[in-house]
Amino acid sequence: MTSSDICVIFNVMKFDKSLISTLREDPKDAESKSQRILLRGGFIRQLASGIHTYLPLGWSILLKISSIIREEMNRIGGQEMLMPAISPKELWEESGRWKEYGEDMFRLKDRKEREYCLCPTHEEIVADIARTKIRSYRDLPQIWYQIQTKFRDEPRPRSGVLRSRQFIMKDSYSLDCDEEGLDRSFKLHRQAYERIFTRCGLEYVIVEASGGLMGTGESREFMAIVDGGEDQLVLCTKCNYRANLQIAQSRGRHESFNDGALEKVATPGKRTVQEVTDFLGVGPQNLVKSMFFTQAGSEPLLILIRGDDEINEEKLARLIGAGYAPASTEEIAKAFNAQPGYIGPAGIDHVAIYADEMLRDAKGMITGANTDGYHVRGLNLKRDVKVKQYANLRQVKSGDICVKCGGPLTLRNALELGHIFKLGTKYSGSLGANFLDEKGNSKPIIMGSYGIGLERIMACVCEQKGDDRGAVWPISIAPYDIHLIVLNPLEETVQKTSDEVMQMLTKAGLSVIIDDRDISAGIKFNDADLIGVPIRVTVGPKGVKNNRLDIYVRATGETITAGKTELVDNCMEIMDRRKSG
RNA sequence: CGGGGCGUGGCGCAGUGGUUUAGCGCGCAUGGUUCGGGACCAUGAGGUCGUGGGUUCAAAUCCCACCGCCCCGACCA
Repeated sequence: MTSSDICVIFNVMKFDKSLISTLREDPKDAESKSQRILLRGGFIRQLASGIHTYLPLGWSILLKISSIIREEMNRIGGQEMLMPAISPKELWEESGRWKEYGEDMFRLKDRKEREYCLCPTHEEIVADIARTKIRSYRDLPQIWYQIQTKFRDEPRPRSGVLRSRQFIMKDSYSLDCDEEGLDRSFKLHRQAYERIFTRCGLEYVIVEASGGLMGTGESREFMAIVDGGEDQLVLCTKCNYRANLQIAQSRGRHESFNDGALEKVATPGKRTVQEVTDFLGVGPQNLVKSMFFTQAGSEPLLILIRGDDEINEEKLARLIGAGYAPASTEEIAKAFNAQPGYIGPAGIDHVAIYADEMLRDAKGMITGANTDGYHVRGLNLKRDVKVKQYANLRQVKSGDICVKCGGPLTLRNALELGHIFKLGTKYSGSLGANFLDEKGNSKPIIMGSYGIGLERIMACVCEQKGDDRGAVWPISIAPYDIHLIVLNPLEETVQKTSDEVMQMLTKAGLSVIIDDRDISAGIKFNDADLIGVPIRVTVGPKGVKNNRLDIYVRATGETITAGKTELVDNCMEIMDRRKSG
């Protein structure tokens, strides 16, 4: 019997027969760490912008992740199903999202010119099932979920699999009679998610989030802290306050300047905060930035914010509504008789003025004079400006003060792995998904929606655990348990030993990939590092002579030399240790 | 959508108007010597130079248009 026959019998993957295509050099388009690792290790392959094939190694990892998710979703009473990926336009018109989703939605027509979309998410489909299948409060609560491909025509896909246009999502939906039920479903999901991410070996934080297109209910994001992350998180270094930058609250540091009379100063050609402060020899916190916002059919607004702060658009939208946009140069010139950079609030009474809290009682400030080439100094907000309302509009900065405990806040890049969201009746209401309560009253079902990006888990593990030699998979999601390397595989004694080792490991229930290619050792070791299987076992002529096999732990670099008889026990011991650690 | 970059065998690159069959490294195939961290020799296969049009005696190379891919921003979640 040949080694290949034995591999078939024992279900061991042969490296040279598998579709593993490691790359010797970094692909030129790989920018982020995870993308480099996944492409070089032959886990994924790009077909078009934001569209990837998951090659056998990558798919195997995604299947492991799916199993973990399945187990944890079933544990909280979730029922798995599979909804279609393609959906007729009418459902989305009922919810209003056919329009709302805009260009992010892939759309298509069938041969009869009927319109469809490739589903970016499934609230409408769930509500459609619920409105016919759920009749009574006795049918509730329900948790339905699926693991399925989603489509979103992202304006800019990036970082390989981190933001793509076709991706796999676990999406679940809870249906409840009332708010208390929703709270319970929400909490169950939160617990399930904590177990899922922990089991996948990820370090993450749970933050308050904003809902965006989904609605306005309570939501939590599960964020992995990675340098390459697209989102920014505000974290308190003293207490447990943590929030997405988009909605984070903080206290800024007040600065005071000497009061004085309003005085015009020439600032020729100096428009930006940087230019004006350099020119006048003051700090940016001494300036008041004036930003003019307009919206067709509404009155224009002037927003004031301190020179060292930025406007948080989400907070602004909550104050004045979503439709406002920064005014054009022409609109500014028309309203203030000056170019952008030279406009200011002093003496303005034909435009409503909103100011950030940090400017309350500010005096001795510098701002535009509403004359090209001039600013004013000595601005006293209370005295010189008709502020309609003060509000929290500024973006949180590193070094701000925590609103909960007064500790210093820091900002970190992070990546959204999952979010859980209380929808309420947004979709059940618009689609008419109602039930009869105990008293016979018809009420809309209270819904929640909960998502996890599977590829993001895979990529995030690369970001957090990978090193410059490649992937480092935790046992829970690794494509194999053991990477068996055979050196000088053509030597009979070596071959005999490797066959024995392979059988022992497999009989012990470990999954094995064997690399017995007749090539130099370095290539095999480097490929093993790249692929990142947790335990590497080496069989070679030197070791065979002395009954010595090498065990190498990828994550720690630990090396153990074992005899044939102890090998399996040693591997099992490492597996146990790493599972619990 | 704005800004920047790139497109040449499977991968990474060189070649910027005329050295007859478009190169180099890696990979691949065959044979041989090697073999504990990316060995060596020999022979060989593999390319409509992103697409279309134009200029020219002559275009991978110059001009125009389009397409695709990457990065930054805008946007989105």
